[in-house]
Amino acid sequence: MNSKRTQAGTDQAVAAFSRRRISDSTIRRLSVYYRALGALEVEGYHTVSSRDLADREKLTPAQVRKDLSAFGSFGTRGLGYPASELRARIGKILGIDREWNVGLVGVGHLGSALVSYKEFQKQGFTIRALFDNDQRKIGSNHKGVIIADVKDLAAEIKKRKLSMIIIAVPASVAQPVCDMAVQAGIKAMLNFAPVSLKVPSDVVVRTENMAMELEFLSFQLSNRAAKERGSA
Amino acid sequence: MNSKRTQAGTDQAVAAFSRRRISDSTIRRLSVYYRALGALEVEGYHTVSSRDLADREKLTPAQVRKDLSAFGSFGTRGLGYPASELRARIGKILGIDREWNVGLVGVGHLGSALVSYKEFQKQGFTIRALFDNDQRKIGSNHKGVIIADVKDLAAEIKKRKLSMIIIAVPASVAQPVCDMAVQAGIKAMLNFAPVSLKVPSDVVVRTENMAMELEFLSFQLSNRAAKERGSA
DNA sequence: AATTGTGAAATTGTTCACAGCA
DNA sequence: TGCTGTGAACAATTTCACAATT
Repeated sequence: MNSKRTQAGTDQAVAAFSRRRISDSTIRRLSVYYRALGALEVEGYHTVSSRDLADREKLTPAQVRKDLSAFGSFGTRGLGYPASELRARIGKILGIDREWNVGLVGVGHLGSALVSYKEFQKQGFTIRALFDNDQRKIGSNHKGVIIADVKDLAAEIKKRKLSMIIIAVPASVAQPVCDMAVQAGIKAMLNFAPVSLKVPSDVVVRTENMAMELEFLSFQLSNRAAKERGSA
Repeated sequence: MNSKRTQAGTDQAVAAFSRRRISDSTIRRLSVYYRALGALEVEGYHTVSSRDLADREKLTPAQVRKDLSAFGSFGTRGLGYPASELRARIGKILGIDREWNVGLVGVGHLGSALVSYKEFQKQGFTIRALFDNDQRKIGSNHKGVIIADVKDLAAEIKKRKLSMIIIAVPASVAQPVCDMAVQAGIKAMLNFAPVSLKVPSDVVVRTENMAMELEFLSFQLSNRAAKERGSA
């Protein structure tokens, strides 16, 4: 009844943060909406409905509305959401309305590939520092960035004001690298080593384990095969 | 009361598949346990308790037991689980007790890195075929595998008995590549292009969007910063 | 007429707590 | 005694359904 939150506000988003508990899945889907809105804009949509977004991403319209309503009232009843404005709003919520300085540790096959990964730059994530422990690599110029010695990780994090690091080192050295970064004040890491890193509770880590994703597929294939055989 | 499922069986696992609905998160955690068990074995553990596993992966013992019990009774009350046997059981459940032939489409920076990715081979995922649409790459030998023309995708899938494909092509051509693979009978794909692919319901797709992972971190950092400022 | 925003209901996933067993 | 396996309690997430609004 008390419609304290009903009036649309210009900048409720930030306020909403502190009011509600936002689930990880909601944040993940916000990224999805952000991309979908970009594509829909290109296709000429001026306003989009929760159904437009849902159909595109195999979600339900209610899910889309619930997710968005956690941050404010961005739509117009009877009409839908203004595509480009909503996209900008979500960008702001995700914090990608600015540049982020990122460091990458481990310039091996995967690390090198990530340096060239266009999507990062496009979203405002700039890899400003590279680190390795291989003397042959240290000092060399990789895509315009000099590879530094991982021993100088802490110093460089401060000097270059890095706020996130990407860990692309072998599993055996991932934890030590992580510890160094935590010591230097890093609060967010994207980890590609197949280990779960131990960090203090104020540090966020996302571990991307590609072998695990194939295992997931393997399970699904095996499972479906079993079903077809009609196991007793 | 009716304890039809209470008696321990030698090979209940497969039967359990058809009986219960297994959640994606459970499968994901099975992969985690599989890795943890490998590490614990190396550390000399012969039996492990649900607590050993839980502590290591920041989960609860109950969660570990629930996950495992969905597939059968692998432990001994009072003792714990036999490490190496449990690991083998999980491997079998995940379907990684055999070789999987994998194709990779898009031999760019990321694609090349994935070909060299040791974890895949270690888990039994062998990249047996590479595809690209760049005439300069086609026919060349990459880590012992000849790069084929993506036009021959369907033929090669059948010839080489590929059961999964990894999509590492630009977003704009990911859907057409996906469609070709589906046509050729592929039922599982790991997609690195930042688009959500449309597939029939009997095909599993896992989309790995690395920019999205950084966006997740960005949100967390922005959110925490907002909290510290104490936004009104 | 169309579509949002949102409490309430339904569903799904996690944790508790304890009987059962080595 | 110690630890598994599991039904029951609890928590989180998703979907429903509808009043509110343009």
